[in-house]
Amino acid sequence: MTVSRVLRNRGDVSPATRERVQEAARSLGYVPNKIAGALASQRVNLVGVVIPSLSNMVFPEVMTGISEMLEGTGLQPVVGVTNYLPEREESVVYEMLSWRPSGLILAGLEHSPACQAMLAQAGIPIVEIMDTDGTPVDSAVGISHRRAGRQMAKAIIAAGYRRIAFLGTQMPNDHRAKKRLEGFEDALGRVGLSLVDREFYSGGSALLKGREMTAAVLNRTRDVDFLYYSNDMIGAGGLLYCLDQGIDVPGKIGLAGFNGVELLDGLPRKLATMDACRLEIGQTAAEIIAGKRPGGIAGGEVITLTPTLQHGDTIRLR
Amino acid sequence: MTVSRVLRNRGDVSPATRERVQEAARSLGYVPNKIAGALASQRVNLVGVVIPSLSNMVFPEVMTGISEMLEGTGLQPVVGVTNYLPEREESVVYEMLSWRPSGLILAGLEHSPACQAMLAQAGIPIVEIMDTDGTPVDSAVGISHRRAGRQMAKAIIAAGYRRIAFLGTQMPNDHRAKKRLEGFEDALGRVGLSLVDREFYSGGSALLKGREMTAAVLNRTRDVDFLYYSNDMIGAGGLLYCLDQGIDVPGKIGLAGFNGVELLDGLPRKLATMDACRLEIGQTAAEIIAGKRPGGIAGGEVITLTPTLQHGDTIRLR
DNA sequence: ATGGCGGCTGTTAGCGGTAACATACCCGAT
DNA sequence: ATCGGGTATGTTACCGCTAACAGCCGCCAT
Repeated sequence: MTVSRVLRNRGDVSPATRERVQEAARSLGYVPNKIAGALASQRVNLVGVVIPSLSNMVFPEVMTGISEMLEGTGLQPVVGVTNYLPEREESVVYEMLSWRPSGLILAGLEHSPACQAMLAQAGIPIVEIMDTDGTPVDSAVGISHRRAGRQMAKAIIAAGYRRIAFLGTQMPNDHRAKKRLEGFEDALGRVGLSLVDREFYSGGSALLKGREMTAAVLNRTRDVDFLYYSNDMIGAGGLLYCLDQGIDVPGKIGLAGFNGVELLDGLPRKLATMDACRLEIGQTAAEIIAGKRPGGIAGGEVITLTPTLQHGDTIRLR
Repeated sequence: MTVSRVLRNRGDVSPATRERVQEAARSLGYVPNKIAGALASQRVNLVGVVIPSLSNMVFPEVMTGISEMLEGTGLQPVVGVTNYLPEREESVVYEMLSWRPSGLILAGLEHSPACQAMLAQAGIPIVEIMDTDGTPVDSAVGISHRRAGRQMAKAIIAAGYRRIAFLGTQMPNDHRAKKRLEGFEDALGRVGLSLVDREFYSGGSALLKGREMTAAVLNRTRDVDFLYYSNDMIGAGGLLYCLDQGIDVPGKIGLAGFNGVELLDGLPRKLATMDACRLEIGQTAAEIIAGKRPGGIAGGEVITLTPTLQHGDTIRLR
């Protein structure tokens, strides 16, 4: 017990004993067994984070927000990756819950029924992040992707563009990209417009795909004057392609992406985009899990952040 | 016991009982407690992966290789991030070991003495990845960064470039970048050359930094004819800058980066680089942990992969 | 002297599973 | 009827730690 107390810094131990214990632990290279500790104390200092992909640029930044906020709470994030596969998500969540973490953060509001059931049963704080267009199991922090799509559409229309095309990922399970497109088309519809073309891709280098898709659309459809990309990476590819081709951007053709990735700062021209509040989402989710939100430990809150539209240099001014 | 047997698929249980157990588990939303299971069985199906950063592009791909190979072994990767801080590494390793994983994969060969001691004591397979210029605790899989630097230098010299500058990260703990630079300078020295300039950065958008650093070097030093970047991202920034400025690449100035990130495929011109075998490193490390390497469970092997130099369009042909 | 209290250390009983062994049962061979 | 052997299920004793509580000691107030 004394050893346990020293190593956890809990309860009173005389300085002399404390020193002896620490010395012994050090010299033996003793590492306490957290499995036993967790079982005995019914406390696990782990927070599960379930995300679809690491190569998306978006999630590393969310992770940064989470780690940052968890720093000093004694809580540690543990990452699981689903590759946008619902069945993978189910097994990752099951695996995570079986370690009885202190909380779970997962991307998106769409889960299989079995997954929903597990989450609801888990008895720990659950925070669904990125998206707030839907009903969370417990808490949610994100932005409205429908609204983001609408807002971008309005800005594009206001700038006078009319023949608008969409270029995005062919991912049946990227619900957020889908919602942005829905919102976007909805706003177009309200002023009597509709997309003049659309192009989808999957896999490969996003930057290259952006070039290829842009070429395909411009060759296929006459007089396109705006290209709306589902993410900044393919948008950047499109921008490079247009510049290569000597196309007047944003005069003849306007471009916009989504996410506000840092990468774009280095491009020859700044792509219009919309910041998805990734850092803040991570921070807020972690705050909820750590129970340091002002409101106390109420749970079940939905926090909708407001992304800011960055006009950049690829939407003409009116 | 019967329940335990059903849920782990171990031992004989009659089909009828099995069905009843599964039905009950389902309807109760029962998720077994792995903590208790692990404590009792002394087996944990987790593999710790300790990496310096998620935003580096490199590590997500290593992770992909690991996950891929671990698929079907019942082992699950758990990621810890150190941000290139030795003290963070120490605490992440301590934390991981305290969960008694089946193995540990960690980037780099340089660790604090305390960390080395913990690893040596752990009694599980340890695989140090990325780098093989040094002595591993147990096994290692990677490339020789010194050799990579030398190889690139030779190619550059062979192409006739003579006034060569280096641009890289200001990271005291990025040992691999440092080794590449050492190898590079070594090869230059052997033919009587030395770097005419060097520029370091830290933080910020790598692409933008690449532009800025390139501008700084070109403005400061006369007649530079080659820029060697410590990674592809800043190299890409430099390439975009040179193209913007109308500089003849690779005629007047040659460029090269390191890593072979997919991103480069979409650039207007293909940057010379060197593939770091990231996927293969991840796969091989996972194989060692999973004990499926041909040689058996010997342990302590060092596997040095050979990166391939990709000339791209930014080193002139001779 | 007595009691109370604070500081320190020790004892006991689990936490929720699993390994190893024990038992019950059924069937066919003896 | 008895036994051997396989199949299906149950019992017991931990795994390594911690919560809760029990002691012990010295000190001070009464």
